[in-house]
Amino acid sequence: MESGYKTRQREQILQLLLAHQEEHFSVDRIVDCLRAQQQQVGRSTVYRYLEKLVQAGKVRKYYIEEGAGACYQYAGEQSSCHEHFHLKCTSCGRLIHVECNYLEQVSEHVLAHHSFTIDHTKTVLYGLCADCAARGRA
Amino acid sequence: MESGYKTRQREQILQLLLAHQEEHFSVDRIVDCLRAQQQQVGRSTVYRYLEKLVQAGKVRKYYIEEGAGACYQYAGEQSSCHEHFHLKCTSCGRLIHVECNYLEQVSEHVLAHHSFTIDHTKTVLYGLCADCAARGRA
DNA sequence: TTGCGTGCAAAGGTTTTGCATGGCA
DNA sequence: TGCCATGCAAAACCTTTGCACGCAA
Repeated sequence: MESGYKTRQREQILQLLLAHQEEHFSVDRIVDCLRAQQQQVGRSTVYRYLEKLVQAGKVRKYYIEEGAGACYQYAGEQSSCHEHFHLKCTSCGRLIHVECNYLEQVSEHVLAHHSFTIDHTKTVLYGLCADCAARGRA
Repeated sequence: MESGYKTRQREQILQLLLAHQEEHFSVDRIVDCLRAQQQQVGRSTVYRYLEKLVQAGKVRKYYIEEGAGACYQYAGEQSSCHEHFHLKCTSCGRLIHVECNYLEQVSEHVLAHHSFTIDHTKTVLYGLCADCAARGRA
C-alpha cells in the first residue's frame, strides 16, 4: 500500500493524530492546532490527506454532530482492530472497542443470511454510552 | 400534541411519506416527487415541516450517505415500530435495509452486555454487497 | 382578524474542485 | 526531470434564516 510522497504537511497532520489517538479532530481543529504550532497547512490539503488515510484504514471518519462536519481519529495499524466492533458515543465522543464472541457472530450472520461482508475498519455503531445515557442525554 | 395548521403542502408531504413507509426520502427527492405530481412545495417548507414531524416522533431522520444530506422516513404513530439496520456497500454504494429478528437482538445484547444504546438513525454497517464481493471488488 | 405557514432569495457552513505553483523522488 | 502535493479561490452542496405575503382557524 503506497503512501505517496512524504511532505512536511502530511508528517505534521499524522503526528498530531498520532499524539492524540484517543481524540477525534475536525478539519478545523486540525488546522487550528497546527497553526498554533507555527505549522501552516492549507485546508484542502487536510481534506485530501485525511481522505487518503481513511482509504488506507489508518484513520476513521465519524459523523457525530448533527449539523457539523466530519471528525477524524487515528485508528492505528488496523491488524488489531480487524475483528471487533467500535461503539462511538454521540454525546461525549468516547470510542469503545468491543471484543465479544457474540458480536463476532454478527458478521457471520450478516454474511450467511444477508450476503454482506462487513468491513470492521469502516463500521461504527453510533449511540449513547452508559454514562451519557445515565446522565439523561438523548 | 398540536400539529399546527392543516395546509395543502403539509398534507401532500405527509401523504408521500405515508405512501412509501418503507423508503427513505431526501428533501430533494420529496420536492421532486411532489413536483412530478404537479404539487409545488417550497424547499424551506419541506425542511420546516419535516423538522416538526421529527420532533413529534412521526418521522425518523437518518444520516446515511456520507457526503449527502439527511434522509427521512415515516415512523408511524406507535413505538412498536421495529428498528432496522442499514448496510452500505462501499464499492457500489448500494444501501440495503435489513429487518431481521437476529439483528434486533444485537441492540439488546449491546445494551445488556456493553451498556451502550445503539442509535439506528445514525448507524450504518459498511462492507461489500454480494454482487461486489462476487465481482472481486475490494 | 390574528397569527402561523409559505416561498423566495440570501446567508451560513462544510467539502470539493480547478489551476498554477512548489517540492519529493 | 516527472509527477504528485499544495494552496488559494471559486464552486458545489445542504440547510437555515429574514421577510413579505398568503391562508387557516
